[in-house]
Amino acid sequence: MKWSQAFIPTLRDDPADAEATSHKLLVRAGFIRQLMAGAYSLLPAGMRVRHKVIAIIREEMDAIGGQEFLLPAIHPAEIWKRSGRWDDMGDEMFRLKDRKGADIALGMTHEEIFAYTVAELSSYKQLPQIWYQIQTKFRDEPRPKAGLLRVREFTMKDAYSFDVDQAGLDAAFEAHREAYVRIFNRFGFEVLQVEASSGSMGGSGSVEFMAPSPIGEDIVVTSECGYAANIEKAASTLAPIYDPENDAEVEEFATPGVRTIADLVTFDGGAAAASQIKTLVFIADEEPVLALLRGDHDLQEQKLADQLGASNLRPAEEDEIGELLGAHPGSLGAVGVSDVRIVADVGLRGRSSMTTGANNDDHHLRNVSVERDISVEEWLDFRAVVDGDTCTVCGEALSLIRAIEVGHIFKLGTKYSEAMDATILDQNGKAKPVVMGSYGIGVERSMAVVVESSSDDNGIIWPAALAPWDVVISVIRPDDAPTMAVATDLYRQLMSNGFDVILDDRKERPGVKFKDAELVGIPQRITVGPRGVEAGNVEWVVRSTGNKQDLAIADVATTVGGAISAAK
RNA sequence: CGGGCUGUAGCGCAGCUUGGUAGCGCACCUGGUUUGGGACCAGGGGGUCGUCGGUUCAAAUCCGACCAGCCCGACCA
Repeated sequence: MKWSQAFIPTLRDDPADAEATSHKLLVRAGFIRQLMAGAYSLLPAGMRVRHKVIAIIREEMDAIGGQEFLLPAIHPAEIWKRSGRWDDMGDEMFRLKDRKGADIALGMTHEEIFAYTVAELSSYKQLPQIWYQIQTKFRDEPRPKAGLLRVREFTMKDAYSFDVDQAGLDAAFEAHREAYVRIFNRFGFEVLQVEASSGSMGGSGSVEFMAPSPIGEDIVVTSECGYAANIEKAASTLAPIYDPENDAEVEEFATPGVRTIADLVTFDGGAAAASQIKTLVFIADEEPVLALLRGDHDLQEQKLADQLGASNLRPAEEDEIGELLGAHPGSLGAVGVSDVRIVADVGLRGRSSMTTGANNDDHHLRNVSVERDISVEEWLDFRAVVDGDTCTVCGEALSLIRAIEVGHIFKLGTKYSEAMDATILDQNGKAKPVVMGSYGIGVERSMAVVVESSSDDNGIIWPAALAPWDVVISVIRPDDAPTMAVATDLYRQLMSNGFDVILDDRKERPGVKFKDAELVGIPQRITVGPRGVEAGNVEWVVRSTGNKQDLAIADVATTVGGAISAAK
């Protein structure tokens, strides 16, 4: 490619409002342009990187026996209704109607469609299978942000495994886990494997691949022993609290104006936060639930949803609460409540001398013994882990770090195969639902994470495996015939050796070419100018280190070519 | 969905308070001088000022509604 003919619109200024480093750099270096909130055009340089990302994914998926498909992005509503997710996905699913008025979904993932496809198999002899695609997904995110990191239309590699039994699924899951480690290694950034909530996917377990980053939107809990979990899933051990002996009767007392835990801490005759019961009202799949936890603890809503087995969980509205408990938030409690499902966090187990709302505005109850006075139906763990909590595995302090989710693998089980009637006959001639797993990688998000983790003040530093071009030949004075002849010759040599080369033959001053080459992040640069050509050499600069050296023109193809091959 | 902010040339912005018919830097075009780290001189092209409505002799500027984008929160595989 000749730079003079390429469309690489680099900018001198940062784009307005771009917060993430990767967003600024990808826009400035001419890789992407925003079309609307959460939708980006990939420009030619961006497409080149995307091709390389996809090629790596494809190699590793093929290496574990994957077969590539391409399924439609538009789906009939019917198929989503069969799994129940037409309703569960809510506003996150783009929906439209065709000319006949039929409901159509834009695919946000393909469990349903692959399960529908696999229903064509009929014998255990045809399993196991690993099927995948690299395809566009649509998700109507309430708040797209940070450039490519959170968008509404994006490319995903999604794979699905189909097995006769759980042991087969376990093997497929491990194969994908290992393939993902290889893929992210080749992308050149660090990932943590963490236990995760399966959310609306369902199934028996899932692992997320998380790239640590200060701009990440996920919080990962890690321990020295290697335990790592998304905060939506993470558990921790609580230091036990021994309340003094107190068999006093529950007593109601007036607390005018007290609305919050903090209010009651400072209220005369109140209680420390750890001796209060926080009473939260949720609607879990239409059913009201009281969720109790210690006053100084925070709720982890996803943990609550998972433990309740609820596919939709939302805080109750104030009028729903009034109808249920007869009081307003700030004075709520579970003492004496019997006709509502009550779940309590394990942090409240065995506690006495607690204070809680009286379900009577501006009144609270003291001397509450949780197990004596409240009809707790289930003890669950839905407290949010905080920095410094104790690891349940090794007992050391847990740390919380921010991270970006680049991959997520799920053991799905038979939820989708049952919904789509995807059964096979086993050795005994008995029909069994196929056991499924699903496995995703965000393509553009991975590109953004690479840039997020590898750049400097001058621009992007692409790893050799993903760079849009392996090497740029910057021609000083392209109007000088001997210089241009040497540059053109090197350009042809390197290309015929299989490298991606861009020849910067623009009629620009040298500084412009150097700045652009660094901004775009091309790993190797060869500078060809009249001065060097006269002496029989060129300058070779490595983007990542800044190391410069002169090379004899005759040695360029082998030396630079060797360096590129070694870096890949 | 709640809170905050922004919309003026391809990009980054000023002008709005105090209404009088639009400007700066970069980019772009032409000519010239330059050319090993974002050159200089001269000339030039490009904007229904987000949209609709209102006030006014007159609106980028004042008022209203709407649309879009960004940030914080809620939400989210």
